[in-house]
Amino acid sequence: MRTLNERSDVVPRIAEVFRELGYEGTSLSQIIERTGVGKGSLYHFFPGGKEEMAGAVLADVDAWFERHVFQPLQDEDSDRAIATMWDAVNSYFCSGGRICLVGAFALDETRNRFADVIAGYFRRWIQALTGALVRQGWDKAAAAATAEEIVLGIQGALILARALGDQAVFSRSMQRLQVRTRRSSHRR
Amino acid sequence: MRTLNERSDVVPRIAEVFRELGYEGTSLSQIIERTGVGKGSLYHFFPGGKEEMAGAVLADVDAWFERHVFQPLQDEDSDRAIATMWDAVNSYFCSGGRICLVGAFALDETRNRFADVIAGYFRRWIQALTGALVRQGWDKAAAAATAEEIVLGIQGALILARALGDQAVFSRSMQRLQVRTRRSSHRR
DNA sequence: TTTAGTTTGTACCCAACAGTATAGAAGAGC
DNA sequence: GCTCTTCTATACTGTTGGGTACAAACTAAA
Repeated sequence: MRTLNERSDVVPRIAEVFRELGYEGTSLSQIIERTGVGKGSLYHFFPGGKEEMAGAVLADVDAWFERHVFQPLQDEDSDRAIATMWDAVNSYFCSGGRICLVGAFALDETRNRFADVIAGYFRRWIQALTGALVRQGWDKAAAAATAEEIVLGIQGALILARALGDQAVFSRSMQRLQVRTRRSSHRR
Repeated sequence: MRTLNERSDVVPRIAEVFRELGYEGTSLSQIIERTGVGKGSLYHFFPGGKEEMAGAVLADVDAWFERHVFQPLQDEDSDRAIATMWDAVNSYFCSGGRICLVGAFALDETRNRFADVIAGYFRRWIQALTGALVRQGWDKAAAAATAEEIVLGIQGALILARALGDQAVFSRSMQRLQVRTRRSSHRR
């Protein structure tokens, strides 16, 4: 039986704290309180302190998307790939009840600490989605533009749903965006 | 000649600090340093401290949009109204170089402090834009859906532009969104 | 020029902050 | 059971956080 913590199962718990409070709004004491992991363990796993914790969290999120969204987008059959993405997005963001950590970090001064990871995450997403659309028969420019609009639309929907305190806004937006990735949408 | 400060000309300077650093990331010392206003003056104008400062900043932003975007949207001739909105949005957000304070506040725990103002800002914007589209001949449901997509698209574009460190993303997105508010777009 | 009201600088408060040191507990391999 | 490594709790440090107190400086109106 495993009673002690491992770094890998602490990361997602810390992620949730950063997601709710933001990088600057998250204090060590909050992390300790909400995760139940003591300060000793925390600094054992992350000698670099808060910044290293946030870095690990970002890397974890990035890896999750790489595995469940970006890779499928470039490997699977294009129809299936895009369907997988929409499923993943809907469940990951809990139908709008959860925000995008990477997007949140992009907005304030925190961006400068993690500029590369943040930019990489979005670039990769857009690139992978563009590829899937091209394989579906879209011309390259239209695919790139649409991919950008989809990714940006998801971020906007998360903001708006949270701002209005209404998850339905997110669901509605996902449906409208989803329609635009249908096989037929590139000829209109 | 005026050498002393007035509350009204201090607010926009504080706004810029909150915009760059976020609510939690902004410390009193940062405000003092970046605005050049001393702690004495600050607490004289805002006895409620940091929270009152942020409240004043939000009210100021809201008032600006009310005057330059929302009112025009519901008063002016619909074509003109929408054109005014796009001009205002482009210049206000400095072509993507500046983020939306209200959107940023919506993402973390800060939302809970200012939930009403934040929700009100977006509700009002969507409502005013919906009205203008209806006056342009759109049917009500389509107008509401499009207004939501436009507002959310602007927020998403701000996130993405900042995440990628590329203002061109914002300009591109604004052009694509703008096309959708053209008089002809509601019949496709 | 006095006076009343507004604005400002400075010194101070305590709580919370990130981070350190270290001793001890728990688990794995032998 | 012994030992080496990994993990954890606790007490402690210096710094910065938001906020207060108040006296001095400034301005406008009489």
